[in-house]
Formats: sequence, structure tokens, C-alpha cells
Amino acid sequence: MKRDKPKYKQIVDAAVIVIAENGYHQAQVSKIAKEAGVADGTIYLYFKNKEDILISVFREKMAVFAENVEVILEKNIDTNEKLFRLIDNHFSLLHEDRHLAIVTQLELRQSNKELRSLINEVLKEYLSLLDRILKDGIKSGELNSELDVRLARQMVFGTIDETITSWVMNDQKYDLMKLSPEVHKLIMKALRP
Amino acid sequence: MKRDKPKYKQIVDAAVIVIAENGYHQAQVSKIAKEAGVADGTIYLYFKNKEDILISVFREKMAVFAENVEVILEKNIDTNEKLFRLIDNHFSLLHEDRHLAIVTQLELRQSNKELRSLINEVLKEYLSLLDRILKDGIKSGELNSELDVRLARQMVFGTIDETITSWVMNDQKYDLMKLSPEVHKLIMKALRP
Amino acid sequence: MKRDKPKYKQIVDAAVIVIAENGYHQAQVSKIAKEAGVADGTIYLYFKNKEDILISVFREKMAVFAENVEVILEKNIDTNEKLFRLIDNHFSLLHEDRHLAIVTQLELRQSNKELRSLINEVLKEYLSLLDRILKDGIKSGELNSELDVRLARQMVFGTIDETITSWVMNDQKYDLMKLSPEVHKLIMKALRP
Amino acid sequence: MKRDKPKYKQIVDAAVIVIAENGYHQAQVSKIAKEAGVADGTIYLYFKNKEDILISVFREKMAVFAENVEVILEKNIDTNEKLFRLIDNHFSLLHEDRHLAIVTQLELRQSNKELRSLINEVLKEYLSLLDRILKDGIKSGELNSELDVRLARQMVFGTIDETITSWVMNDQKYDLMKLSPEVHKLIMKALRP
DNA sequence: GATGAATGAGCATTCATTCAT
DNA sequence: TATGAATGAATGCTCATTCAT
Repeated sequence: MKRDKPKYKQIVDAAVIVIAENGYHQAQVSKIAKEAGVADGTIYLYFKNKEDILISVFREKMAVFAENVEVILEKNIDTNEKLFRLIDNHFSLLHEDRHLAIVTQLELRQSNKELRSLINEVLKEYLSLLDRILKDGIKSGELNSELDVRLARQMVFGTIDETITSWVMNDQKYDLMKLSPEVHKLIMKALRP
Repeated sequence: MKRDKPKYKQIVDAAVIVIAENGYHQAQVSKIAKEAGVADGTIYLYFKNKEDILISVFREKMAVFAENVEVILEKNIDTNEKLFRLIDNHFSLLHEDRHLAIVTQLELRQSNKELRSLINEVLKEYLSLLDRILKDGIKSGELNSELDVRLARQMVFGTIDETITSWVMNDQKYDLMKLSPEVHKLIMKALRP
Repeated sequence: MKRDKPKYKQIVDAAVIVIAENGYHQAQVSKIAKEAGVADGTIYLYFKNKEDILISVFREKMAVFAENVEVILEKNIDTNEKLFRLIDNHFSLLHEDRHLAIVTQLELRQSNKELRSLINEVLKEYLSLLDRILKDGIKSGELNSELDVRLARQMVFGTIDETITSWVMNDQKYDLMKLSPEVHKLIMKALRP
Repeated sequence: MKRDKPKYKQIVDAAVIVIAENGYHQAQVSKIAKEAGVADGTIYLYFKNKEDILISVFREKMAVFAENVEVILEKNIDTNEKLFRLIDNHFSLLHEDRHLAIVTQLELRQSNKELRSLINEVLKEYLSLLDRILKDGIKSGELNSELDVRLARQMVFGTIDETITSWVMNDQKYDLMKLSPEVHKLIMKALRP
């Protein structure tokens, strides 16, 4: 509801900043409101409750990941290139928004089972796009025909996720973007026929 | 301190059970005390605070993982076999203790930054053993000489971790042990020269 | 102020419905506004604040009770008949408006001391008419000359009130109107010389 | 639970004072705790929640009313005397505890439907004792055989209640105890054969 | 060593009221 | 007149930790 209004975006963006800077458990609604420049009560004109803010953060931000991958899927390029762009896109989006990287890799994982279950719903859409790339690649012979798709997807996502989490936990000290070709190479080696 | 006394172990084991059955946020100190059969105050004779209980859980349990891998390292077997045994050991220990699997893959990740940072300290010992296997394998020519060890380790651990987390989130419905040969095969394909 | 404008009545009537259907503590200004078909802010063009709405509800509705009793007082009938008509009128008005019965007997009593004190001001007018009937009856010898008027009035009103409250709390299951002759008989027995 | 411990009584007594002096809606848990000389959290060792404190206040205090009436019932005295003692006891207990009088006659009536429904459960016990006196009196011929017991009870209780409420709302200015013989006389006149 | 009663800081949410349009 | 988006004060309850016994 009211997701188009500017205040909706203001609050979502404020939430990312507050969570990144204070941690999940210190991200009080009043802090988010202050960061967004609105009154506490205004939050509740746009969100049902605090959990609704957090799931919205994830939904709004992950939407960009998925949208980009959808564009990649439609491009007339080979599987090798698609996987590179998916990895590069994933790295790039989090590299460009350091706050968001902290939130997705560390803070939002502290949420309770219900919230994480909602987050997983959102994540599934993204993972199913990855599955499509893998299935297409197997079909066309670009990837190993003996691959278990679920397992392959867990390797791709697990590697990406672990790489980014390590980068975040090392205070984003090194250049994440430089890693994408190597990560891609390693992954392709595992998946190739 | 006092880590040998039977009550220390009682409390650690009780913590695993209580966290697995109630979730991280519903694992109150009083519940752990009750499960351990001691008074609330007794907990504080053996642990500095609640965080100390949780990090102890991780330390005590991960010790078994590392001990097993140390044994593997000393065996006169090739890198391929070492990696298989590491993966199989990791899967096996969590397959055999469903409570522990829930705690390490889901619940303990809800803890705050400080606790997770302590957990990572413990994890590092385990990961450095993995690093040793990888380095030895590169040296002996069994693994690809161009490998970035950190990246390779992130792929191995990320894939293992993501696979187990998926299994736990699917309520441990399927047989995790059956996956270790396939996971091993996929990983070896990526690492081989 | 502005008590003649149609919206004033609209809002008062809406308040009775909203309070009866939702209870005193769930009768938010916004609900009353919605029921009345006006904007929240419009309420404040006709009423000083929320309390002013509630006291107005009582004032407007009790006015009918008092008007009817004034007509009864002017009639050329004996005290016995006057008291019967007062009781019967009281029962009848609440019997015919189930929402109003709930509001006066249950919901409005949950208001705070200040509001109830204002409500008592309104009630006093009604009770002074009852006092007049009693005084006239004593003077003419129809009622016991030793009666303490205040006490007699408390008995009459207390009995009426308790009877109606019981009826409302029993979900208005039985026929309230059938009780008025009996209540009248009992009261007259106490008041007669 | 723990109703015998001194702190239970301390808190109940503190609640009566705080509600009487501040009003129902201004009787915060923290105020009650302060008045009782305990920490806020201690309240919750003895009571489930705030509502539980309030219903306990009513239950504990009304118990005395009922106990006294039970003693009266067993005495070898006529119905006339029993009713006098019931009325006198009711007046007396509230006359002696001005705080309690304010709480029962004014403040507790502002509570919500659920609480009042619980209060009514407690009240029913008291009213059933009154019913017993009335039934016995009818049986023995001391009271009018044509009486409807429910109606008679509503008159007795309604008159008592209205008399005390008036006294409280007039700031307990006059001597309530002086009214009991008169109230008794008036009620008996109505009930006698 | 062991107990468990007592402590008290900390926070999401509601809703009467305002005021720019 | 009429609107309705925005405001912000106010509070019950939990639970890690302490300490007298």
C-alpha cells in the first residue's frame, strides 16, 4: 500500500542506513523515523509493523537483483556469459551500496524465523532465475549434462554468498569487483561438461 | 574456566537442545538452566554471561569437526580423498545430531555481530585446516596451480554450508549423506588442474 | 454550537452506533467520522474534542427522556400513574433503541471521572423531575410522608437502572417491557404511606 | 499463585490506593510497583498481567463482603435482621475504606468488557447469597410470597449501589452509616407481605 | 558451591488532534 | 466549510543478571 509515495521509499532507504550503522537489534522504529525525517507514527501509515519495514527493505532491494537477471536471461548470449553477468551484477550491486551489503549479508540474518521465511520467499524468485540459466545451459550442452541442478545452484549461490560475506566481515577492505572473473572461472570449471 | 566439571557440559548440551527446540530468541537463560537441571544463578558460576554460553556451544561442538579433520590430514591419502573425507565428516556430524544442525545452520546466525564475530574466530581454525589441504594439493600438483586459495576455500565452504542449510530448511526431509559424493565430485571438478 | 446543522446530528448518531458495536475503548474518532460519512477533521468543526462528542450523545439522548417526563408531569393523573409512566417511558426508550441501551448502560460508564461527572450534570435534570413527582406525591398524601426524597429517588432510579443493566448484560434476551408493571408495583409498595 | 506471600497483598493494597488516587486510566503498573515498594518486574512474579492485578483487587476485597454475609446467613435471626445486616455490612466496609469505595463504585467500572465480565463472576457469588436470604424469607412468610426474586434482588442491590455511588460522587461528604436504617426500612417496606 | 527471588532498563504501537490545502 | 496526511506522547512487559541466604 502506498508504495509509490515518496515517503515509502524514504523510509525504506532510512531503514537500510539505520540497520547498517546500528545493527539489526539496535534499529528502533524511532531511529528509522528520525533518519527518514518523519514522525514515528508516520511509519505506520506506510507499513503494518516493524517486520513489514524489514521485509519491504529486502523485497525492494532484491527486486533490482532479479530485474537485472531477467534482462540478462533475455539477451542473446551464451551460458558462460550469462553466469558471468549474474555474478558480476550480484557483486556490483552490493559493492555500490555498502550499507545494503551489510544489511543483506549480516544484519537481516539475525531476524527471527518468520521474517527469514518471508525473505526466503523473495530469494526463491532470484534463485529460480539462476536455475533457468543452469537448465538452459545443460540443455544446450554448454554445461555438464550430469549436473544435479539443485546442487549446482547451491554451489553457485553458496560461493557467491560466502565470498561477499567474507568481504563484508573484513570491513570491505579489498576490491570485491576484482573477484568476479575469478569466481566465475572457478564456478564454470565445476559446471562445464 | 571449570570446563571439565560435569555441570559445564550439562549446560552446553542443554543449550543446544533448548535453542534447537525453541529458537534462538526463545532460548532464555532460565529455560537452559531448567533443561540442565540447575538453578538460574548456577549458570553464572560456569559462564560469564549468556553470550559466553552460546560461544561455548559453538567452540565445544566445532572442536569435534576440527579434531576429525586433523586426523584426516595426518593420514597418508591423496588430496582428493582428504577433501571427500572433510565433506563427508561435515555432513555426517550434522546428520547425526539434528539439534546441532538446526543450531549451527539457522539459530546461531540470528545472534548479533559480536557473537558472530567470536564464532568466526572459532571457525577460522577449521577453515585453516581446509586451507592446508588445498595448499598441499596445489603444491603436489593434485589441484589447479592457478587457484586463489581464499577463493577456493570460500567455494568449498560456501557450497557445503549452503547445501546443509537447504537440507535443514527443508526439515531434513531427504538423506543428506547421499549428497556428499556428488558435492565432492562437483567441488573437485572446479579445483582440479 | 452548530447543533442545528445536519452534520451535528449525523455525528452524534454515528457515535451511538460505533460505540454500541465496537465498545467504548474501540470507538476511535476516525471510526465515528467514517460512520458519519465525514472526514476526521470535520468532527472538530462541530465538537471541541472527543469527550465533547460523548457528552453530546448523552445530552441529546437524555433530552428525550426528560421531555417525555415533563409531559407526564403536566398531565392530570395521580402520582401512582405518573411513576408508572416514568418507569414505562424509561424502559420503552431503551427497549426501542438497542444501541442506545448498550451505550448508556455499559459503554459510557467506562468513561473517566470527568466525563461521568458531566454526564451526571445532564442526569440531574432528569432526576429533579423524578424528585418533583415524589415531592408532589408526599404533599398530596399519596406517598409516605416520612420518605427521605433523596433516598426514595435513589431507590427508584437504582432499581430501574439495575433492571435495565441486567437486561442488557443478558443480551436483551427477555422482554424488558413486560417488567415495567412489576417494577412499578414493587416501587410503589415501598413508597406508599 | 503465591497468594499467601506478603508481597501479593502488598501489591493488591497498593493497587487500590493508586487507582483511587489517580483514577483507573492513570494507574500505571510502574505507579503500583512504586507504591508497593517493589520493582516493576516483581509485579509479574505475582500477577500474569495488569488485568490480573485488577481482577485480584476485586476478588480479594469482595471476598470479605461475601464471607461476612455467609456468617449472617448462618445466624439464627429473622429475614428482616439479615437484610439489615447485609446492607449495614455493605455500607460499613466501604465507609471504612474510602479508597476501596472509590475503586468499586467509580474506577473499576471504567474497565473493559472482559474485565467487567470477570468482575461480574465474582459479584454473582455475592448476589446469590442475597438471593438465598430473599428465598428463605419468602418461604417462611416473612417476605411477600408474590415477589419475583430476580426483580427483588435488583431492587435491593440497585438501591444499595446507587446510594453508595451518590455518596462517593458527593465526595463522601455525609455520613453513609446513618443511611443504612432508612435504606433498610424502605427496602423492607417493598418486600414485606 | 548452589539457589531463585528480585531487579529495572528498554521499545513498538495507537490515536486524538492539527493545519496546509 | 471540508479534507486527511502527519504528528508524537505515552506504557505494559520481558529477561539477563545479581546477591543474600
